[in-house]
Amino acid sequence: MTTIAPTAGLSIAEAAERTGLTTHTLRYYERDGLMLHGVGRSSSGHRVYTETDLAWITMLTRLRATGMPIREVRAYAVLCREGDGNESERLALLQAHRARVLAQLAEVTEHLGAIDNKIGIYQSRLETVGV
Amino acid sequence: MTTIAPTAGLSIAEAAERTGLTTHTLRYYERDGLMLHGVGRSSSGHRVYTETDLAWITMLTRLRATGMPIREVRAYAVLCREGDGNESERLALLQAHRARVLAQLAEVTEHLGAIDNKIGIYQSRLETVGV
DNA sequence: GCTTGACGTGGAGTGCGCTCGAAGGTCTTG
DNA sequence: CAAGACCTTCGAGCGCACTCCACGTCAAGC
Repeated sequence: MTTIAPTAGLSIAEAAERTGLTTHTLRYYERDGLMLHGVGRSSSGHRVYTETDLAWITMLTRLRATGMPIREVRAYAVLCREGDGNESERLALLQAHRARVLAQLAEVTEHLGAIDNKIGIYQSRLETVGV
Repeated sequence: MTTIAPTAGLSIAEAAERTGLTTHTLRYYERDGLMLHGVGRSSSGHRVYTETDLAWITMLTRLRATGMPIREVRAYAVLCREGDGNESERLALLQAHRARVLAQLAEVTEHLGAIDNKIGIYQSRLETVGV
């Protein structure tokens, strides 16, 4: 395991590149209270992202990518920000989300199966008609 | 197999109940060109849905529930409306959709795995701290 | 010193997919 | 024959999640 020199801090453009979000979205998330703590600023007022910030953004991205609404991500951020003592609430929030995602996966999979059938019908029809 | 008497035709409210959509959405889909053919009308001008209409709406719902945008559903409807001869185009459309859905399922599943890890961390933390 | 370019802020705009309201016609029931 | 339910059309409105604009500031290079 190689020790990686801790990055001094990343500009918003670098953070955007690393997270796959746009700078617009990064500012928007901060404005909207989705960050754990406000992002630090350099002497000139520019945002400076730490590795901790990036790790948090990765978690945000996972929650968003699995369909959690912004307002619920914010609620989770608020709980995390409050510090120790509300782990059971955070757990409940994540578990509720997990249950919804599983239900959603099952639903999409079922619909996809029906679409696959349709695809099969078209395929066999095209084969039968001949090349 | 029991033969079911063919339904004379359903009102929009009945169609809504059967499909799980609202009457608003059913009218909206028709207006937006998502129906295979315009829905028939009774002498008094009310919509009359046939079983064929319902089957189509079921397909629409599957496409929508798997994330196909309205405009693409409309494109598919247009192809089906045109009749025979473009099966390969319909097939390509559905296959492209299928590929996107599979990619999406894989992505969500991966993110969910990471969220599960987080859940595991909270659970073990709560257990360790004790009841 | 002056330009260039990345960044800052606040606020407006966009695209999607519904969702609802207004104004009126029609059908059934007491 | 009146009330109430349910339907019609057209068009406006909404919630979400960005996305973009205008304008200002700062640091570095020529």
